[in-house]
Amino acid sequence: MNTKPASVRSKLDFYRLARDEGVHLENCPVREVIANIGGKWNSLLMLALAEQPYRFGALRRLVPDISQRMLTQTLRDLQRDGYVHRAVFPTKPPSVEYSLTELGRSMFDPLQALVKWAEQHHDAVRAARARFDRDES
Amino acid sequence: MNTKPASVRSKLDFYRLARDEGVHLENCPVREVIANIGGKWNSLLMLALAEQPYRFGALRRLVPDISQRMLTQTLRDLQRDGYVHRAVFPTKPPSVEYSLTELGRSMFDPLQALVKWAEQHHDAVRAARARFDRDES
DNA sequence: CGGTATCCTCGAGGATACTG
DNA sequence: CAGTATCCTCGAGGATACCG
Repeated sequence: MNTKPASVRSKLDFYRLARDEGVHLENCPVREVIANIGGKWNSLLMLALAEQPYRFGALRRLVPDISQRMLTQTLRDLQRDGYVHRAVFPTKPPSVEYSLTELGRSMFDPLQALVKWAEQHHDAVRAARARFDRDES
Repeated sequence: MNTKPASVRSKLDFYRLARDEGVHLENCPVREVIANIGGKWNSLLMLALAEQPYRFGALRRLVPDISQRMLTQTLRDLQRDGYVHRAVFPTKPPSVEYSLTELGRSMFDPLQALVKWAEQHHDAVRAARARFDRDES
């Protein structure tokens, strides 16, 4: 049965386990989360909603280069995974407010750490990139 | 000129500044980094190489469901951004060892935080997902 | 062993128009 | 205001074959 020892050794095992047991490692827990910050707009919207709750239109203005379609869809994805709460107020015309849930806030912490790293090291990355591009020319 | 105050207020400003000044926010520092963990294999390979250095073939065996093409390409992307070092040993046949650079290790720290979060909360995410799918049916 | 080169698929994401 | 609905593009990523 190719059985694994009960103790999970390395971080990689989370991927490996998923591969061994799942259809196509679609149910790998790490991938599930990483996929949701990897999208083009997911992390950006998390960043925005971590600031404060926003209404749909406000988010559009905050991020003018997102298409309406992707805004709707990304918000629904985030809501589906429990990161975002969607509150509908029956005003006329209706207004909808999006906010982070507790789960969303807790996942925002490590996400923010990554963002801070990016802010602090993006020049090093750009330098490395320039060096690489020059050397291989 | 729609000039911004010198002080950057919120995290979102890193996106906003990129949008205002760049062609299409391709040069946004946050996006640069996030894009490199967002790929299908990037974070997985970072995870593997954080464990220990690996040779090309060893990485293939570690992650059997990656295509050779994507392994090569993802490694080159990571190398280009300065996360990964590629050491060629002129043995016969040649062997190539990939390892994390200092920059790579420093970016692995926040990445690992995210992975840990995923390990700890993936059941909450799955529950939220199931609830959402049931309620909207 | 550690890659390139080629071809192909498929889905993320954009543009535009319409709606309760 | 806050979305759907439709159509379309384009590039990430897979499969296969070849190479020094």
